[in-house]
Amino acid sequence: MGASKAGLIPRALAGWPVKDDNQVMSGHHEYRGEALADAARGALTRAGEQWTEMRALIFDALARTRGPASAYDIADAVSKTRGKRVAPNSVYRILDLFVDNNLAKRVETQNAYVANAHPDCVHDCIFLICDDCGAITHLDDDELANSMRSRALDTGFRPANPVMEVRGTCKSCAA
Amino acid sequence: MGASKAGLIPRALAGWPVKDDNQVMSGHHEYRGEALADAARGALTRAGEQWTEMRALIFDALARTRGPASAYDIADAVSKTRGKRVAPNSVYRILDLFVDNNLAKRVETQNAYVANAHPDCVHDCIFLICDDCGAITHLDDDELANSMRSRALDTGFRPANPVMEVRGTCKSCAA
DNA sequence: GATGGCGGAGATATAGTGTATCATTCGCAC
DNA sequence: GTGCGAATGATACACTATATCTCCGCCATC
Repeated sequence: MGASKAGLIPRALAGWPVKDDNQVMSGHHEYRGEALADAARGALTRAGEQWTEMRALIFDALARTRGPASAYDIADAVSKTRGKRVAPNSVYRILDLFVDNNLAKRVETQNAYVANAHPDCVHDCIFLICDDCGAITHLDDDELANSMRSRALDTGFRPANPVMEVRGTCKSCAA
Repeated sequence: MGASKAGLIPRALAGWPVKDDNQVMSGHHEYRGEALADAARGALTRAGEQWTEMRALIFDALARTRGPASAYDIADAVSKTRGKRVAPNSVYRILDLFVDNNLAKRVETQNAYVANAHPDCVHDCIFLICDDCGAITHLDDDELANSMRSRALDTGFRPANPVMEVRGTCKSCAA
């Protein structure tokens, strides 16, 4: 869909910190709760974008949600918390902005989004998605990601945005 | 629809399937054209499923398409070739059957499907998807796939279906 | 040949996801 | 104040996916 279809502008080509050999950088810190919102605001403003009331509300809704949230889920949640309807397209606009600026990640196999726990640094992330309970685990494995990029480069393909998502059963559901 | 909706280059210009020189698979064979349909029919019937007229038409439409085809693309194509409308839900039913039996693969980031060039053997496959022209290259790299499965297992997650898709720019579009 | 079960396909409706377009509001520079 | 641009609102629409019920053809059985 959407972000991936018309929003086809490869992120790495849109100015993400990707090294010359097309391998992303590493080293990072994870945030939670209020600190996460602060980190997100900082990252967005440093990118020259505004941190508006609406954006704060949407980021908050995203960060509160355990597991992935669809744009429509977020629209409903924010509509409720502020007492006035938010149209889904407004949510999409802001989610796209978040994804472009590394504040959020899109989960392709779920048509959904998750907040990025470390907006400061860029990784090709791996999602482990439980088909039973819907829980999502977010891994960063630069070695694996770089293997995938290398593999693509070997064929002459210039990788921009690797998607690595594993459907299966999480630890607690498998027990 | 995937590529067509985004106003990308028509699929006819995209090179699919692409057999890459560095693709090393033991004991598997890729099929094309009539032989591919035969292989698909064989695989499906061996699984105890019927190879009906409708299924043959849909597989043919899928195999003819260069690049990914959405269920609606296929519904249109088959409707045209047989002169009678095929409802999308019928197409979905059959595509699901194909995916379950390894005759086709779903491209998650495109909401689309591609025929599997070697229905006889199962791999976790990797798609390289060109954001410019829509072309899809299908790699099988068991080593990489197994690394990803191992990485998931390390965390206690039981992997079932790894999705590995790389968005970027293909060799000819990058040139 | 009639009957009944079963799988495949058709028809229709609806839910869920994503985009396009234009209007409105608001803050800010001039 | 005026004008401009960014952000959001409102609306409509397109695309993707599923649910449900019906109908048809096949075939085993009687």
